[in-house]
Amino acid sequence: MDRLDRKILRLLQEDSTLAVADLAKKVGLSTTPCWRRIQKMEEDGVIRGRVALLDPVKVNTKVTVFVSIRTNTHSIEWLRRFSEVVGEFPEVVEFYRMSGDVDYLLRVVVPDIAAYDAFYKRMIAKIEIRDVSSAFAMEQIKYTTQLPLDYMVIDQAKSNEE
Amino acid sequence: MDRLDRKILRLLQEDSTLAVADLAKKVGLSTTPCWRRIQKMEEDGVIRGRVALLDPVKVNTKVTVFVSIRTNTHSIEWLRRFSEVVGEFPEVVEFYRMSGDVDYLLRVVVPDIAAYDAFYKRMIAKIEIRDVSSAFAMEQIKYTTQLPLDYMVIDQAKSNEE
DNA sequence: GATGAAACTTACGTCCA
DNA sequence: TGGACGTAAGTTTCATC
Repeated sequence: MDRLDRKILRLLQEDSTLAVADLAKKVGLSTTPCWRRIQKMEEDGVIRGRVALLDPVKVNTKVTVFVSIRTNTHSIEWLRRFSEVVGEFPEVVEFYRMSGDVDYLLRVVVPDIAAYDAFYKRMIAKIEIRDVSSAFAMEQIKYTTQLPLDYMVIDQAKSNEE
Repeated sequence: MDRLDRKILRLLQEDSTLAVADLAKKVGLSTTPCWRRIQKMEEDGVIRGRVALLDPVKVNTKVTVFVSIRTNTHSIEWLRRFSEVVGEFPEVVEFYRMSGDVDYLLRVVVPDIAAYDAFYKRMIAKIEIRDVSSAFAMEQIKYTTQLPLDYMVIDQAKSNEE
């Protein structure tokens, strides 16, 4: 991957509806090679897919809650089931295993506090958890699906071309 | 918005490359009305855009760090500048104002701990912060851009049709 | 890599029920 | 609203240099 690939990715991360011809123009390439680069990055799995992003307010999920979970180090089997059960809730949009004092961290989206309470009850009914603590976000100041591309590993062989 | 709109959104949240004709088939509609519904939801801002999602490992940003920030309740002006400065870092992919003991929460993506340390130094060089604590994610068990649609407000007038 | 063109697939507007 | 049809535009795959 070289600088041109990075440019392509940067643009596609912003807006994937761009026509390949327009994209090529912006990158300084003609359509065919630009198209081939995109194909390759899709095959290589660099591009995982193209999705529509919705407005959280419009679909009534404007409240984000971060849920910190502490478990009593259970069996591998329990942990597997725990991950499965929690991950199946569509309200859980992010789910991390953490280092440090918290074992797991969830980002949950719901319409309001009442809905969060209902979600919480459904969750703990399905799986026993030692300690749960919830932190409510008052405002989402930034949310982007655009990963920084500054850390991308650039092929030295290719980077000499430009 | 009715159940058909919800079906359309559900599919587009998964994969926005679907042709309108295929989408229409899955939803049980012909292409024109399906296309019109999509247009309307784009105009209404329900659909915010279509983007490419990249593989964090492939672009070398596999490490997520949650950064909890406590401030000494500063002036409005300071808070505005703080938000601006922090939000400008491309490594900061999510940024929330919280209720409770933590004032702000960031999700930061970097290649490794060393890169996080470098990011941290650059951030505190730009703006003074009272208290910062970092929690590292060991594993991303779930990450989705798909918002749950179960809370969507359905037009009663329309819902009688089906 | 660039260019150009062919074949095919979509998107999108018009018209009618 | 939804369905049918047509055109313009896009995508994808060829050649060529």
